[in-house]
Amino acid sequence: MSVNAEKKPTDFIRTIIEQDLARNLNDGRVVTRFPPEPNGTLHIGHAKSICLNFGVALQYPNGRCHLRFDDTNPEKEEIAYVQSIQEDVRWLGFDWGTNLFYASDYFERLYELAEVLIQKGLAYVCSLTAEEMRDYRGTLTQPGRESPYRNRGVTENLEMFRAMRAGRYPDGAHTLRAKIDMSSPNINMRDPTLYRIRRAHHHQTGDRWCIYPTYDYTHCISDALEGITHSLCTLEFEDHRPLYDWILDQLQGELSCHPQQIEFSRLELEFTVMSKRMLTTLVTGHHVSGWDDPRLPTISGLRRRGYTPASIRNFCRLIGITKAPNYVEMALLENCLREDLELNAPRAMAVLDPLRVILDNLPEDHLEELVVANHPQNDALGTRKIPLTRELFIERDDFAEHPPKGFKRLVPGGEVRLRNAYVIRCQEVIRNPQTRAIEALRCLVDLETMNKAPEGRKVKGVIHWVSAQRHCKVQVRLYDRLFTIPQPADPKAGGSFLDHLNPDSLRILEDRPVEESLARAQPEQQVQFERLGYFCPDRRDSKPGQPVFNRSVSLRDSWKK
RNA sequence: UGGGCCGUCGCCAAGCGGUAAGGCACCGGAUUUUGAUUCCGGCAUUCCUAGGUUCAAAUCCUAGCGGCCCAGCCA
Repeated sequence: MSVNAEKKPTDFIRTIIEQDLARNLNDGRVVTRFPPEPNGTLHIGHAKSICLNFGVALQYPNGRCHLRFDDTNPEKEEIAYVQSIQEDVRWLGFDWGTNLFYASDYFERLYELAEVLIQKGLAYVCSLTAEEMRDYRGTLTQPGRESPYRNRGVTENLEMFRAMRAGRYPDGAHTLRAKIDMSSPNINMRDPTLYRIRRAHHHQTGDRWCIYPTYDYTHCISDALEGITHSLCTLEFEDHRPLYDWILDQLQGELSCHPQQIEFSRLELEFTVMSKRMLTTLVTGHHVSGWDDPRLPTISGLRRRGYTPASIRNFCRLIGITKAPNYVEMALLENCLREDLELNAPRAMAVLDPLRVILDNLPEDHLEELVVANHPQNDALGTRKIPLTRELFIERDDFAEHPPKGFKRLVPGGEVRLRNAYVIRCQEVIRNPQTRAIEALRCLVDLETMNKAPEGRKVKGVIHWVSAQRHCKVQVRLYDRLFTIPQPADPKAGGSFLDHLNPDSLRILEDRPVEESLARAQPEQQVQFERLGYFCPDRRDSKPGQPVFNRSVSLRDSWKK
């Protein structure tokens, strides 16, 4: 399914855009941008923003969405992240064409415009220390006080700002601040910092600059320079909108447009964490294997887990765009994957907890090649051959000596259908003489039941199996939710979010028998292990002929005891 | 008595003055060589609360209540 073919969602932002178009604002242009800071990898929350921004642009014949790195804080940013972010956006199915930008592309222009603000008496060089500035800022309930440097003359401000750029002051000695209103109830308007002195190597501009502009100053101007029409961001920037507008208003003569900032609520997902800080803690503290650990909600993690781009896009469509706080259930995400894979994933059989079965009425060397469909509904997926031999493995919990009510699987003296093969009857349970543990089952196979129901009786159970003589053995990783509670990041949950890590979020099973055909499974090719779930060869750890399977999601199971 | 924003089913979410869409989850039931899928059916006399306006309110007004965000030279 192409990105374009997916059903178009509607939401309050798209409604605003339609209205703007109807009023012929922006000459009918629709230009959005996805502006990540390259200081971490993308997660599903970013996917929501990506789908919104690129999705909106795709809806209009001349719509565009820029990918712009918001790289104004070199101390925290790395080139590796600018690579991984591009890979993730592309993998999700979006294309920025030639519109790849960096806020750092605009450093020179940003600097010039800062001089314009100084010249207009709207910005000044402040020599307060960081602590002093905090003190002067006031609190949420008390107004701030004006900096003693607030009324420095234009000439001196200009000289000092140029000296800042020239590297004549140590880091942190001065800042450039906007002259707005220290008594504003909106703290962002209390003379916000525009530039700081920081001798840090920048991944794009190297050592050309020792002063760096702040987000608030940079973002609105970058948007304007790129001709963005709708600057979509999350709710926490609502309080920044007055500043966004203030800067663009003061620079009106210098810039050709004034983009509209619209905020929407960020995505929260149950049983995981989404904040960059917490994700970083999980990675650096080795609570997970890396940014692409399949238990993480990162794009690369979901990818490794076996999520498809279409399933993530569909998820983002289903959750919608609003301003309401939202905590989405993991079940919705999982359902999106199942929905995609149900149609598209070929089926195969694997036994994760093997119990040996001996088919007594077959000769030792019995070998029957069964031709079976790769998908029960989708014939286009073709067929494959699987060997039926005298000994096979079935799932240990598909047999019960003392079955619970409603048990439809194998019981002593009972019958069950082997998926894609014959009906068998359990004749005898073989036990370990010492431990009394069940070691194997002796069964009789009814050769009249291939592709047809047995005479005069009903067999309701169907179980999967793998030949004990002809199979390959693989490692299987069973993933579960990373946390034990729905909102681990909520301080009301008590303790640190790390206290709620699920100790059983990963179970590694070694040497599990699966169909021989699976030895050729390629990384990222999802397959359904029948009756178990969807699995996907790990793209990091699989080797040719030796796949390692990650369980992406289990099958829905209405048989819960 | 700082500012901004938000409150419609367990979770998302339509609705924008004309008498509560949809998806997920859940519960039935049918079909089924995956207890899967598919299919049918059920699932808010009620929209945070209380008043008010109106023939008519989730939608308008007023007053409350609850929740989220903001005091980086982070984004």
